[in-house]
Amino acid sequence: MGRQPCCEKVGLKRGPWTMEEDDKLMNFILNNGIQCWRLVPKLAGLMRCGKSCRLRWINYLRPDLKRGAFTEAEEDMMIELHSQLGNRWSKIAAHFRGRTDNEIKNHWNTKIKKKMKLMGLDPMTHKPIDQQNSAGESEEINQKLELHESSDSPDLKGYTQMQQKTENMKMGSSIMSQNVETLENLCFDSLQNWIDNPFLWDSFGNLEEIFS
DNA sequence: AAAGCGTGCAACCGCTTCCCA
DNA sequence: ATGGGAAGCGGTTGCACGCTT
Repeated sequence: MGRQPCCEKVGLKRGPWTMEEDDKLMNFILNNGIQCWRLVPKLAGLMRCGKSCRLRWINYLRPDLKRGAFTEAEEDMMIELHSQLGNRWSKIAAHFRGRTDNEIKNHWNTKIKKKMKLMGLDPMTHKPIDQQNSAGESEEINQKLELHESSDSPDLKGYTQMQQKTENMKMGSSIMSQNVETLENLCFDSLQNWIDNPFLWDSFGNLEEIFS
């Protein structure tokens, strides 16, 4: 009954991956593809569990990863999708080719959440925080605005831009949804090769050279 | 210069879902 | 039909790094 255990838990390495490990995993997947994560570490000569290998590949090694800062358009899309899907990060990530669920989750928790709170919006419900609760926060925002009044702070610019977008969201703007759709199409088009055939590695240059 | 603090991100943990024997 | 392992997923943690005091 059942299957073999996923891995021998004893003697497994944990913590940050080394370049050598990355190289081994990358080369193995480049040469063999992914059939069964349980077998990957064993066959690739890694002292990691399959789960860890899967995570490393998905979040860091995949050649189709976009990396780099999120654009404003991506953030807009993220907010819109979160309002529809909630914390279903993998579902949200599916709309961003080249972005991982982990990346989106981290960005949401570290950046977007704060921005939304600053604007008096509940990041979970996307609705305005009620007057009572937000009174203190509004005061805090005003203080911050005063502080930045004479400066050319990018934070403030970002804030005012986001504030404008929030007004759009509050009004349930259908234009926003259309923008999201357009952006999705753009993202999809730019990585169409990967969507059609994720294992067409040739289009990513000499990866072995990079990792050697 | 260094201690303290905040931030961002990679990786882990544990739960759920799916699928196989 | 059922038990259990694999894969997927979201929440959480820990650490490195940069900034401030």
